[in-house]
Amino acid sequence: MDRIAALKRTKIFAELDEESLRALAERTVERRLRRGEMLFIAGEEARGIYVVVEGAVRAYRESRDGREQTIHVERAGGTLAEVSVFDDGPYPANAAAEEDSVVLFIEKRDVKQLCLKHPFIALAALKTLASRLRYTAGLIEALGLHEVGQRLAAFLLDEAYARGRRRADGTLAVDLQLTNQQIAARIGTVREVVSRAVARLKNAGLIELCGKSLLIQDERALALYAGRERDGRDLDAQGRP
Amino acid sequence: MDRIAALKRTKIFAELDEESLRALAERTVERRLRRGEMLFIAGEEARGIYVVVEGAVRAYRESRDGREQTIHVERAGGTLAEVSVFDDGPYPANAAAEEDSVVLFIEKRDVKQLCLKHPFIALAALKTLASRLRYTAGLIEALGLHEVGQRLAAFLLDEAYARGRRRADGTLAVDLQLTNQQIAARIGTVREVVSRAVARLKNAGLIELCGKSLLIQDERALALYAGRERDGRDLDAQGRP
DNA sequence: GATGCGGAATGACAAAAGTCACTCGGCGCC
DNA sequence: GGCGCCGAGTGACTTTTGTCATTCCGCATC
Repeated sequence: MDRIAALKRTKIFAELDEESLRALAERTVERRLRRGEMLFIAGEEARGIYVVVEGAVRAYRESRDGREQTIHVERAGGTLAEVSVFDDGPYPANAAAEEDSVVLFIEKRDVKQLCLKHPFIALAALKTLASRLRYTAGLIEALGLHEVGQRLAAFLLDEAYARGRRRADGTLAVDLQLTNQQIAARIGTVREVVSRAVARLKNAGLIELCGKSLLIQDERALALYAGRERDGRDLDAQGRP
Repeated sequence: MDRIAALKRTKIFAELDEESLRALAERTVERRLRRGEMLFIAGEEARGIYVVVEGAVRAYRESRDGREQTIHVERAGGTLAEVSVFDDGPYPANAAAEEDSVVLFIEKRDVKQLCLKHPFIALAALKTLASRLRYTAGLIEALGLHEVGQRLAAFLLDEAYARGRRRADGTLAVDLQLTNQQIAARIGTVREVVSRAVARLKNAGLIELCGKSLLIQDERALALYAGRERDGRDLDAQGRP
């Protein structure tokens, strides 16, 4: 596995010169995670950041009764726990592999030194945190202002845009490697409610979902329902016509 | 009004030397806002950041039907719209004065140049964004996993710790300058639900709230109810014994 | 082919949250 | 003093969300 290539995929280290990159790569520690395996726990002392090389790792908070709320999910090139590096606090959330994954660990000190030595690295880190803040603002808006049906629609659209492909007939298709449980944790609800909400979107003819493969049949209506467009609406809050 | 002193209160510019501080202060533009007045609008092109000198400014998102969800509130020394400076996007939220306020505007370019020239400024900015991310993670957890009653209890506690004073008998007192409407926007619900939730906390003897002045009578029980402690519980989800 | 398991689906129900309509009280203003 | 407004409080009701129990399905394993 090429650690240098992995580092180059991150926003933070992408612009680093070959030599520094090589030096940094040598100081990283690789870790392989099996699906579901924990990477770190909220509140633990944080010693550095993690770069995702392969797979997907999610950061989440857990409630007393075991329900989980995902904060963000990082795939190849994403980074986790930068927050604790820059504010010197403990890990702000739990992290666990959503699929089998490979990550690189980088010491906090190394990151800070690079920021001090190369201001453009600091700016890249700022950009990373800024994007994350933009994302979390969207999540807060969704949780605070939209209902489950809309959050689901928005989520499916985002997944399709981020990782799907457009087919010949113009419809969007994506291979959702997620259980209802995982979707529920992302949009802030429970398994059963996701199941019903999906059923409604299917019945309304907006999507098709066999097994794990999602097909968005009526992208425009889905976006409308998700509250992404300004116009009139075809469905009520329950996805009924 | 002393602009230099105002800049010194921010996390980002606190460590800047007197001379640079003076130069920066000269390039700022002051703006006074009356309660409720808008500072910027989500989606607008962003030209720089704002430093709160006096009062309180809140960043929030709005839903189609007019409901609002507050993302964060900044008081003297706080900054708004750093996100757009570092990722070069539009303003990520609306901002409006929660009380009569004074803010300073600083050009995006000036902020970036300072980050490039003084790496410690970049690190301070990183720390600011990191704290904000920690805060938003908490909000996401609350919205996704806790019910309104708990969110309210947690909110009141936070306000009391942040701005209240401890009285002779050990109880916490704070002057909440907020309407139920504003509280609702912070904890992700509506006016009426806040009204009822407050009534329950009062009846349970956990708080007292006459007009705008909040008195926390049973801090421990309130924290417990808010889900801040691990132990057994005195109240059910509705605040009933 | 039987067994067990994880994930999905679903009915029945309970609880939480939101909506609507109305009342009330305080306060500033003419 | 009377008026109008804003914010709070509340009852009655609906909708949405969550819980529990149960069933079903596909798939891997023995």
